[in-house]
This record gives sequence, C-alpha cells and structure tokens, in this order.
Amino acid sequence: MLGRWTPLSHPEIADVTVDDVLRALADPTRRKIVRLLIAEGDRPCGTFGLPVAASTLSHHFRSLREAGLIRQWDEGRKRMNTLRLDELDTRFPGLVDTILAAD
Amino acid sequence: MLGRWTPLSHPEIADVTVDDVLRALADPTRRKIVRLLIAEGDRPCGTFGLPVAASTLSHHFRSLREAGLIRQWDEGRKRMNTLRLDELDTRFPGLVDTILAAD
DNA sequence: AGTTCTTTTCGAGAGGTCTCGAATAAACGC
DNA sequence: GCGTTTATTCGAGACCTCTCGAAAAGAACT
Repeated sequence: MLGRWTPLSHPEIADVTVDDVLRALADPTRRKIVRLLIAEGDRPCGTFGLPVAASTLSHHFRSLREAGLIRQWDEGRKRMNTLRLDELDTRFPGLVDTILAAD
Repeated sequence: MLGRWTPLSHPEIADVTVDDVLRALADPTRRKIVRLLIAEGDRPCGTFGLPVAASTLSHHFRSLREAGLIRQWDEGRKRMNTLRLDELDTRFPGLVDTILAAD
C-alpha cells in the first residue's frame, strides 16, 4: 500500500494563485530546489544534494508540484522535475525571478 | 493587564528576510492592507473596512509589523500605519510591487 | 526470484497560523 | 468621573507545516 503509485496531479496554471506561489517559495529548501532547476536544468529528485531526509525532500517536491511550480514525471526508477517557468511567467510576470533575486 | 501597552517593536530592515516578506504577503487580507496603504497613504487600523473581527485584524497588523512590512505608532487613541516601502525596495528591489501586481 | 536503487506514504511530534469572542486598557469628550 | 472609541491581549478551536524514521512499492539488474 506504500511506495510510488499515486497518479501525479498538476494544477492548471490558471488555477494557481499568488498565495500558492508565495507559500511555496517562502521556504529556503524549496527555493534552493527551484534555483537548481533554473541553473542546471531538469533533474531527478535524488540529485539536489540538500541536507534533509528523503521523506522531507519528497514532501517539498509534492508542495512545489501541487502549488504549480514544477512538473514531475517518471523515467524508470527516477522521478524527473522541471520548473514551469514559462507558464508561471505568463501568469505572474517576473514574480519567480524577483523572489529568487531577493536573497 | 490587557489592552494597548506593549512597546511597539520594529525589526531593522537588515534583519528582515525574504521568508518574512513572502509569509507576510502570502495572505490576502494582509495584501489588501498593504495595497490600501499604497493607494491611500498612512491610516489608522480602524479604517481598512475589511470583513474580519477586530482581533483578527490586530493579529494581521502585528504580523506585518514584526515581518518588517509596516511601521506603527500611536496618535491619541488611534494606531497609525505606514508601509516601509522605501526600505523594503532598497533591501528587496521590486519585490513588493511585483507581488502586489501579481493578483 | 532476489537485490539494489529511488522515491513515496504513513505516523507522529513540535510548532505555527487564522479565526473568533471576551476581557482589558488608554485616550478623548462630556 | 463616566461613557465612547479604538485597538490590544488572552484563550481556545481548527487546521496546516516541517521534520524525521520506518515501511513499502516499482524499476532495473543479476
């Protein structure tokens, strides 16, 4: 009953709210994830080198996905991540960049 | 022992973090407060016409003050509020405006 | 089939947030 | 002094978040 089985749900960009984005990025670990996706491109969950437990990281990826910040899909045993930057920038111009530039 | 007696504490702008600002603005009621301060200038707490209990409003003003977003001082029986926009914009260029423009 | 790798879900603990009503207090006007 | 206005603190309820370890599942490989 455990493990990786739930279908991956991604919100439509139109349904993403400012509250969603701000709450998602109001966490340093999640900002690091987003920053790394911008700097080094799409990557599997296990390649972020962050000092948190795997289950904690999983929680942050889920938060980012459900907030509409990232898109995830499975490739073999890895789960890939990409930032939905074009969509986000259309919906909230400059928001992600300005937040990331702020610290 | 209750009432308005605590000394008003305001963080130095250098001690304000991005997390502080994002968490403060990740609430629609607080964004409305900030928007009104920009649109109509410094005002006492009672003049915002928001659909929440007075104690809830007080909680939001305190959040904004402790996050470094607003400055408060007392004038007679009113408590005045001003947005620390110049300071915020020096520390986090464009951040507040971009967030407010996003919704 | 069994092992390893990758990642998730579950359960739990500590702590934070939003909301309200009731009680309280300071300042002002009569 | 007394009542009114303005705004706060306290206490409580409901809910959400970050963190972890343990258990579990799917994919790839032998």
